[in-house]
Amino acid sequence: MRWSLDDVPVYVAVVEQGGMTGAAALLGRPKSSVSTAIARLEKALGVRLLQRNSRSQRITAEGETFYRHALMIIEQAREADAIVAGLRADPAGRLSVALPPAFCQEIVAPRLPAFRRAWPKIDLRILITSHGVELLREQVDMAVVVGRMEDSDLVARVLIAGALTCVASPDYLARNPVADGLEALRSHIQLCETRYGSKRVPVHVAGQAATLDLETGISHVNNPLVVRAAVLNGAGVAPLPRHYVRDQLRDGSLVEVRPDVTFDIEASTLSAVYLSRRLMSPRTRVFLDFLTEASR
Amino acid sequence: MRWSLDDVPVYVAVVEQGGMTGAAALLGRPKSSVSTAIARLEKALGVRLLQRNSRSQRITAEGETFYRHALMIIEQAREADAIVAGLRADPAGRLSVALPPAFCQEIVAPRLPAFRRAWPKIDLRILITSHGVELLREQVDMAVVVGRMEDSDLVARVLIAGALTCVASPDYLARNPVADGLEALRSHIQLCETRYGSKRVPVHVAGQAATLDLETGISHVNNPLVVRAAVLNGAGVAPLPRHYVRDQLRDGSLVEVRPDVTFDIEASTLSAVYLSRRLMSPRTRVFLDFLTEASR
DNA sequence: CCGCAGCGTTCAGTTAATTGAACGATGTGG
DNA sequence: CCACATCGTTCAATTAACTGAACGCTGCGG
Repeated sequence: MRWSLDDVPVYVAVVEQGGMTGAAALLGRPKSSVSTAIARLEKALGVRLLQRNSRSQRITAEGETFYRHALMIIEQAREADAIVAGLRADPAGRLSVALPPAFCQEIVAPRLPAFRRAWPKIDLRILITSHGVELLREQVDMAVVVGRMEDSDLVARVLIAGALTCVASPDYLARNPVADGLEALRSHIQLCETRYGSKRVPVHVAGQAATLDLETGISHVNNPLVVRAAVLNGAGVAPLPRHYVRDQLRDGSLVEVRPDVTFDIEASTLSAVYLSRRLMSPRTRVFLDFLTEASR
Repeated sequence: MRWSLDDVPVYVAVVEQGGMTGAAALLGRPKSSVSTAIARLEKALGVRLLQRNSRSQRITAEGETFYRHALMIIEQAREADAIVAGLRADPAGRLSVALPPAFCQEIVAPRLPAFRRAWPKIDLRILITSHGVELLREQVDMAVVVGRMEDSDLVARVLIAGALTCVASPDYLARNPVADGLEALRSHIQLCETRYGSKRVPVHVAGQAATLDLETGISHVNNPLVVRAAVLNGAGVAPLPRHYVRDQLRDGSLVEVRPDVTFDIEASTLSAVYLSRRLMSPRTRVFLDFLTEASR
């Protein structure tokens, strides 16, 4: 990357104003600076961005492509700026958020003291519910939901896009070895989270597509932590979102079973949903940032 | 935004190298430049990014936050750079892609001549299938799939996150006015795409959550364009992805019915899926870019 | 058909940023 | 416990970038 990032906003201004003079006026800098910046950018990229005469200006195909990416760079920069500006403003006030039970307990709760310490002036109100989106318009500023439901004027940001993995306790496995084959794996599954406990769950076994019946003869509960607790106590094998078993896999209280079986569904995706990206209060910003960091 | 984008890579280098001297060595610039850049960035942001003595260096909470966003800015810049570098390399060779039937016909096909003109040396092979992901590892370089299935080492990029909307032909509506209420709407729906034709489809009516039965007594077909053709010829009301009825809504051959009913499902999301973001050939890059532009 | 308004480029003077060496500070190994 | 190695900062000399006026070009209206 041999080009200067500072030339990117200049280029965007030129494209959007349809000319260097307009861009110069917008940026409040002499047009010669704009001209130099564009020339430098083109030289560094090795591509003609704008086909320009002294009177007409049209964007080239390469310029169009670069413009789209330039917009995304600037969008990211603006977001970074808004975040830091929010941090400086010392966020305060009431912030209501809706969180799903398992996410709140596992991911948010352990980090809540740190959040309180960082932003003591934020009066945080957590509402534990699995149907947070419905409360968005009236009662809460932000909701974390399972899945990626992206709706009209709502903005969704994926927090965790983790995959499912089959786990069991070591002593269960010692007593009940799991043989090869999908049917053998299936026979060890006693309990499953409701959300992905359907009749035909698409999976891949060593690259080969197949389906797994997680409905017939299996108990269901709508909380992955309950499933985890059961499996920890020897309730066979169960598919669980990887981010809810990370600690257990590390300390050895759970082990992965048949890692060659990968699930194609996105049952464990968690998104933060809020109303508008633009008019976001500093406190909502820092909380979204907190969630992003907590979900890493 | 009063800070310079060019200082962002410097900051990232300092964080990752754990010090200014290391960052200076990495960037191949004098350490005084690095020191100045960090000081300037901190001043412009109005925030302390790094708490540093002459021998120890620890990142502040604000610095951590800014670092995450800085990474994203640089990621975007790198992608832009790679794209342009790909364009310069004059992409050539065989490129196999898997596309779903409706997407190929409606979005890709009309723009195919433009793609051929832009990249005559790319030998494009399109495979029309609804199960493109399964072919990813062996037969195709990229697959467009309905939904957002994001799996392990696959990278998915959302092309269209359009919502569903209920449409009908104007003359059908003239002969059969649609009354208020969800049940009234329901009675006009004769045909529905298979994917979202389930028993309990979550919807919102003027902000109120409800469900709609799109299974009982409704015909189904796994191609939204067939549904559209039927509706154009007077087959009642049907929910369709907005991007497949955009032209018809504009020219008046279809009209929106009950726009106060919004669907919460993401049936019409289309993603491009490929294996690795890093080792992407120029031809795959330009095709992804082409898809992104075509989907706008 | 031509003059002019307005565009992007060029260039020399000016200003700001960059730089390498010197400096003070600090943790560590002997 | 202290000397040293190493780190980040500072500062003046250097260098590169920026700027504003002048220039040349072009398309449009008269």
